[in-house]
Amino acid sequence: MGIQINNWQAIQEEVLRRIHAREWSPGELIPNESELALEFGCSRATVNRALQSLADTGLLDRRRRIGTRVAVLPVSHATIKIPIIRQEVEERRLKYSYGLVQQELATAPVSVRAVMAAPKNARILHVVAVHFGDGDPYVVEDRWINQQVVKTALDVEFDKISANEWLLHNAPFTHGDTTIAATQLSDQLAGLLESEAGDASLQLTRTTWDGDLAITVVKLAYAPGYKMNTEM
Amino acid sequence: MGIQINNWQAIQEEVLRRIHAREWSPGELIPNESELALEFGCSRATVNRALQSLADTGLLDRRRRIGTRVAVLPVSHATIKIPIIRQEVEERRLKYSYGLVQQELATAPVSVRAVMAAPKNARILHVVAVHFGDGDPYVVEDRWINQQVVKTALDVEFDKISANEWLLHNAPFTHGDTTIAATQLSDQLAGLLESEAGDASLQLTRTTWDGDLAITVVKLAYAPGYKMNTEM
DNA sequence: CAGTGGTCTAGACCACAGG
DNA sequence: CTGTGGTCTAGACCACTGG
Repeated sequence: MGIQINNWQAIQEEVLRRIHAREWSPGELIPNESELALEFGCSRATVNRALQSLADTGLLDRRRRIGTRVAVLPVSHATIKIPIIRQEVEERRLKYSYGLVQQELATAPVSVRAVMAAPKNARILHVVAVHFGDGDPYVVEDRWINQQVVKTALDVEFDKISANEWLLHNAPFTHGDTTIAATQLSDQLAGLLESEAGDASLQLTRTTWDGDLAITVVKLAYAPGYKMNTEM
Repeated sequence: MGIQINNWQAIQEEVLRRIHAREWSPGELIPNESELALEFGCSRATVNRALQSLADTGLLDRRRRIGTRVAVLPVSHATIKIPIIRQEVEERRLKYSYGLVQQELATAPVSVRAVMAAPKNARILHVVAVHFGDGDPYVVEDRWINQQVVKTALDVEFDKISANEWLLHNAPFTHGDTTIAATQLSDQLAGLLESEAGDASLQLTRTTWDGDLAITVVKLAYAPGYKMNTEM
């Protein structure tokens, strides 16, 4: 018995308040779902909905038979949106433009061949392009495309539409993994980004998969000074 | 009528399969919940659970009265785990150690004073420390702590426990925002990281809030070569 | 074994948005 | 007004796990 709360968002807020006020301390077991349902005057399913949601974000740790604990370390999950580059540029209120640098079949480095399971002498579609914001270089896209998987890619001219955008519309993917690092610009990248060689550049390397087949490997080298933001 | 699927994960997989196989194309309306419930031979609530979950990840776009569409652009949300640094080091199977460089009250830069709403001449707790993995510098933690909010922080000796860890255990927070950038190492940071000035370093700047009060501002400068990984 | 969360069901009503 | 998703309920059974 207690207060009357019967929507799951309000229950979630109340739980958050109690955790934050240390009424329930990290590591501590909180009352079980039935007790909370009684206290809030709602059904157990509603409590479950609220607690599930908090467990998804990592704030609670739930186990059958054991109960629900406040997570000891709030492993914050910051989320990064990875949109189409054109859209990212436009969200920063910059005028978007795009230039193709190179499109050819080439011998890929071993790191790319490995994930694509391609033979040593395979010639793989390689596309290099620069995305601009208000006329200034924004990011260099250096991409290898597995034409075994995306068979129509060979016939596309990537001077009008970027490979980034074309692939999102034409190559369904199931998952991807991304590495974020800081690198010093090579002479070539510095030229494309109109910067100095040696400047620090944020670099994302992403492999996109369709099941166990690698669709594409892309290296994005951002212009010096670029900042990526995320919230939690 | 149709197949018998009565758990929400299986329904989710079937929906994913249809989207991926382009049976349901991007932008297209899919059947409503009642129809799917009938087809799968389960209740509408179960279908709802599956579709809710997909909408959360951005793959579906749901609107009352309108229906459920396959999202046109799969804005992938990659999540980055932000754990305690000690834990991050240990997950990489490195032996963790820690050294305090500096702990003092100092005049903060205007960017820090601004978010903490501190007066111009305020002296704010400043802690600089280095985290090591297998004896090699891993990251430099340069932190300002708002002692107006975390009043006990002034009495803590941050030579045994890092400010990072102490705050997570003692200062409840509601949210935070993080900026990721690549910078060239200053002489001072290069010295602490045992690297060369000018090397590219991944740098995270995070402000952590308790409601509308800034608890702490931290700048993490990672040793050159550090890579951050994320999946989607 | 018992007690916890995980899930499903059937039904109900609400909230929203277009006509 | 109608049709959609959003949510709640009461009850049921299952799945896991420590004793």
